[in-house]
Amino acid sequence: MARKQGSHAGITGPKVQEVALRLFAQAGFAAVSMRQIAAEVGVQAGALYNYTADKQALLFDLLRDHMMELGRALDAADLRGTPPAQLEAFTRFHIAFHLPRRDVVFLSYMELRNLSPENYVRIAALRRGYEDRLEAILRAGLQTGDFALRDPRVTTLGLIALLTGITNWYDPGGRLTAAEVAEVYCDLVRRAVTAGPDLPERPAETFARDAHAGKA
Amino acid sequence: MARKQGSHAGITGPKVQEVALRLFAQAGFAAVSMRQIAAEVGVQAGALYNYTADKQALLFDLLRDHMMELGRALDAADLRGTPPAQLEAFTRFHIAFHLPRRDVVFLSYMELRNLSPENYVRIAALRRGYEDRLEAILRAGLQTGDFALRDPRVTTLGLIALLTGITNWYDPGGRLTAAEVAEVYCDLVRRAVTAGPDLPERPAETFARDAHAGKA
DNA sequence: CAGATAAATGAACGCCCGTTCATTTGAAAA
DNA sequence: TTTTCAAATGAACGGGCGTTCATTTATCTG
Repeated sequence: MARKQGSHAGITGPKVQEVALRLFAQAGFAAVSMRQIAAEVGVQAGALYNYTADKQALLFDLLRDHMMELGRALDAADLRGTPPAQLEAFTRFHIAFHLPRRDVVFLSYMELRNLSPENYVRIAALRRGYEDRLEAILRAGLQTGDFALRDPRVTTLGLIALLTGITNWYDPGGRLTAAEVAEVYCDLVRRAVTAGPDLPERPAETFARDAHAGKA
Repeated sequence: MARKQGSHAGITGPKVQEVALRLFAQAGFAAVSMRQIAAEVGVQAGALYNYTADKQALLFDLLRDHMMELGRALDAADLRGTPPAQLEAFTRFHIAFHLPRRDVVFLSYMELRNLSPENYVRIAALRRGYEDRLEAILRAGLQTGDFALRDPRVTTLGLIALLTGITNWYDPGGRLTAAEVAEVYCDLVRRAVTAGPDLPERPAETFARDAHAGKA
């Protein structure tokens, strides 16, 4: 038998992606078989190869689509205003974008090692582009004197880890709403970088001498 | 053949743990076969079962040993002084403990899902105990008025994510030494929670009403 | 209505998996 | 020297893996 009813192109394809995302996030890329994915989609394993070159491409496409959607969404967010205003907007954007996408966020951090070297480089470049958007805000705030911090690159990575970490513990049915969590984190982020009377004992930017030098 | 030379008990055992840790961290629990582990140890696959009940127990033992060593090390660190002093000591301890153990830290975050439900509960309880040590410091600082923050539990999880995130990007041969990174993060952590003239617009502890209620 | 084609089947390929176990080995104990 | 036994072997178990492909089917095109 084949094609039991109706035209399935444009239905099976997206379904494969959805199922693969969910199963990969639940059990890990290596632990999920093509036959399991096929079973949940409702087809035989062979049919998956009408929609993906192989299992590796399935993972790469999920991660690439996620990263590109992230970039597009940030573009659309259109951050404006003073560096502190931009930072708050970035914080709220990051939380709002990531909280409803816990599966793919988890995948993006855990399964990079299962990408081929070429594919890894492509995903890492997309991530780097996103990080650079935050780093630019921090650097702008240093120039204006709104922010005080020792190292823009390291602070960028720290803040992103702080914010993304929410996806590891947030429970939609738990004590706090997403909006309340966002308030807590806006506070933490703002206070962590804002210049003020409680200056660091040592000058900020101590390690920023070659801060453009690629790796942190 | 068996036991080609010398007595191997007490040598093979630890070697199995070391190799399993390294391979699990590199490729993921599900992607590593018992035969691969055995090959790197220098024995046949069957011999591994003299040292572990099964593959799952191998993972659990690694994670449990790590969490218990973390707890013991924190006990030994013997944090004293004012809440701000304790917080700085905790920050430095966390970084110093985790940076040289990047493999097992990664494992601890990525492979929890590969534990059986009972084993997961045991590891989660150990982690919770560690988190509670930081939360106690934050609560103490709220009492003394040294700290200002909206929610001790959420802030705890945030700070731990911030600090642990270092292991994801730190490069020992990179731009910064571990000590320099620790300085940047001590700054971020201190400023994120310290009370000062730049008070939050809304009162701290807004969401702390039932902060002891288990899940965040 | 006939032909083309998109979509899925299901069997098959060779290979690797976790685990068990009777057997062999060689060092330590007597 | 003889006995004992921890430690390791290597074959075997049933089963699942990713992927390919000739074939079948249901729908769309003309």
